Amino acid sequence: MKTTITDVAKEAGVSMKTVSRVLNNEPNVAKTTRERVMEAAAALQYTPNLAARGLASSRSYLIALIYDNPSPSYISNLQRGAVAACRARGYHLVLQPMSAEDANGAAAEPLIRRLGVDAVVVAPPLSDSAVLRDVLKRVGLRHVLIGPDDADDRAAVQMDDRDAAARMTEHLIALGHKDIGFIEGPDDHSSSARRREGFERAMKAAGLTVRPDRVTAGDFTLKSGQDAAEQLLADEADRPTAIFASNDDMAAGAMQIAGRKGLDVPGDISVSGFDDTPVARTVWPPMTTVAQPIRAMGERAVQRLVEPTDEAPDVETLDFELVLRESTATVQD
Amino acid sequence: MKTTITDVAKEAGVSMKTVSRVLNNEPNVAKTTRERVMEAAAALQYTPNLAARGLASSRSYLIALIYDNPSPSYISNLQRGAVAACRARGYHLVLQPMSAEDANGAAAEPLIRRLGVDAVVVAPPLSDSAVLRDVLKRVGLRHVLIGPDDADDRAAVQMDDRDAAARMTEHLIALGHKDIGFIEGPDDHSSSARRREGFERAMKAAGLTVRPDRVTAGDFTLKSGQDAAEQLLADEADRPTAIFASNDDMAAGAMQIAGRKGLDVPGDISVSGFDDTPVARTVWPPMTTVAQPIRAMGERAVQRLVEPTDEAPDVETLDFELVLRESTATVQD
DNA sequence: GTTGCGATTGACAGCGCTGTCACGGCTCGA
DNA sequence: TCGAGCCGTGACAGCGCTGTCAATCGCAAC
Repeated sequence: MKTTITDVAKEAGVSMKTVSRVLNNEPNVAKTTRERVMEAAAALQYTPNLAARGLASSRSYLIALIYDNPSPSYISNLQRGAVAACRARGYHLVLQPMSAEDANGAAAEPLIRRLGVDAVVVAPPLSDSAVLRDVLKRVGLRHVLIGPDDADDRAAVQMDDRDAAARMTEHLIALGHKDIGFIEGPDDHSSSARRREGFERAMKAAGLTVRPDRVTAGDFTLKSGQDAAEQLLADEADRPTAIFASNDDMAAGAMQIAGRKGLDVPGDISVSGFDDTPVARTVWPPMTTVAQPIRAMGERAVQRLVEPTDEAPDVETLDFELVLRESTATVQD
Repeated sequence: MKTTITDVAKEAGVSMKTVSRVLNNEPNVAKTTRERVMEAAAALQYTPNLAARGLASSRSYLIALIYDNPSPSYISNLQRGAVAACRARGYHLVLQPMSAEDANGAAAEPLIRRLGVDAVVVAPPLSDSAVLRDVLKRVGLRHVLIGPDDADDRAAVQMDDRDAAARMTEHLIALGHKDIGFIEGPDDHSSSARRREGFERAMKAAGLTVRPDRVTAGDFTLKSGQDAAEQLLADEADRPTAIFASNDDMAAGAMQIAGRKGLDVPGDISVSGFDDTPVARTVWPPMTTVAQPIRAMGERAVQRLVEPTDEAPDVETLDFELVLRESTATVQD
């Protein structure tokens, strides 16, 4: 036996419509009336029926999170933020995993059309998919992109990868490092290039040169970090005093190789990562890295979708945080 | 301009109700009629309105996944399975993170009541929460528990942790190991005890004794695995030839310690984990571990919620898989 | 004492779909 | 040949809520 709005109306001695007004926080309801309705609703443990509400108002109260092949910890954080924001506003977050092929193929449009949600949040790297973005626009579905390379005219929430990488580089330079190796991310992640640019910019700003052979390729996997480190540390007589990897997994790989070569981290070589994933805390020594405001991005994205304000800039940049742990230290001579 | 069932009915020259029958796979529709309707629906790119459908049939077509503080990779896999199963049946999966405190406190009931979903999947360790389970029953919400310690009379999908641990132990024994160290999981995970029991059972069955000091405590973190390994490997003259950790993170920690002590894995010591998380593949050498059918569990749970059949046993046990990689090998003398 | 206007409230239709029930036509056995 | 029973189909009400619009009230300005 579910209580309906009619029950609450009867209990409070007002019309259905007034109850509806109160529950939706609409203006123009007398304070006393509002209170009476609230009490009645609480007394009856009333819960609005989403379907009915949706049918009448032609909204679904659903927001979809579209994501690909998750780095589980990244997606998990994004989800956490997004769910919290949804809950606070009476929305539900539904999941829509989507492979890169689907997002960039003909499957994208039907998938999106079929979703039946009010708005979507697009996680990277899908936020860079031209096809998906096009479909979203064509279908006329409100959306916010998370960390896209180029937001174009879209609503987006991002972090300044370039600046973050620059700041991490400055941290290493401040510790006395002059010869720093860099492990780059894969090409298909737009953040990869931005992080490298930040690194190079900071080096230049400090009057340091970046040797081409100090910038190595990786693909965000631990293994690729190991390979890159093998390369960077190959020549005992000529090795960098610090390695800055574009993500934590690769940094962890670099740390393993350093250890295997008998180098002490951070005594002989400093290593820093990016993302502050769980691995940064489980590795030994704990890793200096960049904490992305992933949770906050998820929260903010949903907030902007549910409560549109014209004031908010199209592209919003949230603050990152440099997490200084024990894998970086001053240069030993 | 959305197409409605009425449009499709007109296009196909039948009544709304018949269209509804076709779309819901109801029986008693002539084959030719069915085809005509399908074509019309396809031609018009018709998408049913979930809200209207839900209002009329008093269902929400939503299934909630309730989970706590995820091991991201575990939850991510569970989600993947659950989402796939939902999509295939026209359902949406909504997320409901819930802290252990909420699940075991007074907050649980309102949270559940407010959900407004048709059914829920409860992930471990919440599937062991007596309060939450009680609320679910009281509210009368269909649910399937994932890997509960004691399913009681509930519907559940699980894996046989005990058997899996026993099989892994047998694998080590078959490689010639007689002195095996075990790293246990935390008490509040019911699987911890089951895994230890499986280990002990297999040892006994092989006529091997389990020295009490060979069973060490851990809490599923890498750090605790390191600590446990330090303890197990403290005495050079008396150390086990293999270590079986209750999860991959702890196994990875043990491998690190072994490496730090100059022991070769698997040459000097075999190490095996449990869960087949990403770390098992990124660690060096790749880790022998147990692959839980997590994805399948999520899929199966949703399937059982959406398509109830009386035949299905209350508690369903899915098959695990022993993943033999390179961190275990025959004993060297 | 009026008029005007905003604030407050309610009546009512209808969102798009499914459940119920009734109807016509057909097959089959007596 | 006829009724019973089944299959295929459609008419219609109504799920629980919100949007629209109209009614009413109170109060300030004239």
